[in-house]
Amino acid sequence: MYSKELLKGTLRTVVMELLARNEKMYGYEITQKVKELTNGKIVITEGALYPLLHKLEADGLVSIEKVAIGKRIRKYYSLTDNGSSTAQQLVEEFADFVATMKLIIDPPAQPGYGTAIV
Amino acid sequence: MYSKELLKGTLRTVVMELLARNEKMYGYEITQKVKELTNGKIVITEGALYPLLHKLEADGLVSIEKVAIGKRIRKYYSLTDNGSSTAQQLVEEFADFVATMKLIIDPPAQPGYGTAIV
DNA sequence: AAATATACATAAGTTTTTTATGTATTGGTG
DNA sequence: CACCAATACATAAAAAACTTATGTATATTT
Repeated sequence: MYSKELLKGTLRTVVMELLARNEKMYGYEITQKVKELTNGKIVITEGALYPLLHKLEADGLVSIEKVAIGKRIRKYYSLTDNGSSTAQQLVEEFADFVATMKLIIDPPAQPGYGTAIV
Repeated sequence: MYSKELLKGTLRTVVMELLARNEKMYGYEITQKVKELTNGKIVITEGALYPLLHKLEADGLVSIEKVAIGKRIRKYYSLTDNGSSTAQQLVEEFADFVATMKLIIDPPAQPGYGTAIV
């Protein structure tokens, strides 16, 4: 579990992508799924997740369905239409960002004096 | 210039990687180089850069050389030995993080009933 | 019976970055 | 040559995004 600094800007992307792939999920399920998929490398804390889910709801990107499990209430979240397109955008932006970072970390070779482009 | 959310955890990585590739650079030069390399997609603001450079220095990851350019003083930063290994670590961590993110965005196919692994 | 896992939630504090300002020199252009 | 844009540094207030800590309660496993 060491991808902390980096995770900062990507929590929203991670959560929405999971919802895009799974129709409906509840908070705790999301934390477990992320742990499972990443072999424990990415761990979402509850203090970060729940406020985010509430914000996504306030922004109309997810809808809620409450389901009683025994005496407990579980809140299932699913993407709205708006949420679906946002999720797609976020994933695209992430891919683009990674490609952009690669330009810095692994810059294309400059054409020098000996390498005429014909 | 749209990679803002994502840039959050990567500023340190970007700056140190540039210093790793260039021996010595000054602040303004870093902002311009990043713009150039990324075709304007990543823009480092001065309000973020200068405090970071000062922190890197305080942490002993970079050393400073002041050079007078006319009446102006330019501050060249170079990585210390410690800084070099940190830079390398950061880049590795970023690569690892991207690989981990891929597990979520582009998860490996689950082996199902019809796909016995022999 | 006790410990662990499930399941939600919020609040205080930290870190990181944006936005806004400030100062000053240098180079180019009408 | 006056003015604007670019060069070059810097800091401070505010916002944003998380972490850490804490709280509550039910369900399951040992």
